[in-house]
Amino acid sequence: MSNTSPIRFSFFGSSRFSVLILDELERAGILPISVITTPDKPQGRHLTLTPTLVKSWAVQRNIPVHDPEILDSSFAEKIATEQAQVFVVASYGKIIPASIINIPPRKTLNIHPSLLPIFRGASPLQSAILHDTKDTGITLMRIDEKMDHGPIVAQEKIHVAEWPTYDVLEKEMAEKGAQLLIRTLPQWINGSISEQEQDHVAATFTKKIVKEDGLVDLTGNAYSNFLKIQAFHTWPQAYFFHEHAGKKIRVKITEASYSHSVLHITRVIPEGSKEISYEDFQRGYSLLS
RNA sequence: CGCGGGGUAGAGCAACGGUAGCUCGUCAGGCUCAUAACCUGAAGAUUGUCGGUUCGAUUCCGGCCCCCGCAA
Repeated sequence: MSNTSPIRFSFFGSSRFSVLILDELERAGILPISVITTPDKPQGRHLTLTPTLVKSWAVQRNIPVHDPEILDSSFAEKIATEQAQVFVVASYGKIIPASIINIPPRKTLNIHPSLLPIFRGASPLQSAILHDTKDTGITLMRIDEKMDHGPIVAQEKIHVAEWPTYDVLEKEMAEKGAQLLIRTLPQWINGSISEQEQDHVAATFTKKIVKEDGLVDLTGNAYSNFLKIQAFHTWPQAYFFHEHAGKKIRVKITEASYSHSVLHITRVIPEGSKEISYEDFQRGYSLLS
């Protein structure tokens, strides 16, 4: 990579989406000077304190990591000494106060996987799937004080032919997002690109997904169920309840397909068991007549 | 020590203190124009692992390994 004047930027992110973007940037030979992520949290079956994916990623590459609990003035001072030209945010998980987004001379950009002002908020990708919005895209915007409200710097439309599972869509969007950033960042830094106010009237908002959203009614609409299964593939996963041996168990649907108005479930994880094929599930859990 | 479920023939499940049964699959034969359908028969399990209790454990107890659900 012949990068004569590398851009100094810090990266804010915490989730898998963030890491996918970092991966793509790295492939282009672009690395942040530091990474800011959320603090380690108890995770997994034994509630062991686990760092975010982004923290692990940065540690492996010897990139300085900050994981402040609160983004207060002392953190602002610390981060200011790093002299970044711009901050880049992707799925950070916390609201970043104005006192911090305005630190770098070229402010703070956010990669958001939807065509803003559509699908502002916490779950743009899941919402696109659930609403069957196949003409979607990614937006590079400058962060202001309100959630996903700032002016648009660049946008790329993406058409989805058929809905993949969430993780696949996420990866695609992250890669496209990173590429958009790579193309746009130099112009943004030298000021040759102008930002565009969002059409706030047209804005729609997405909610944070909760566990209960994953419950599906298998007697309901096959296509909506399919969309749910795809959208919630990573978390919380679409599930239904089944009575077995006098106990009510939760059964997660991990794989399904849809064709000719029919939903075909192919893989499930019954509670307390491992992942099995739906046929095995029907046999083993006395569902077959 | 966050809570809980589970590890039994290739797969999914059942049972029981006295060497284990069902469905599917597999193999052989039959039926059929034919078939993933049907009929008959067969093969296939040291019941996760180590130790303990017992006349005897797969079934009871304890340690270990592995898997999963909740929670986060």
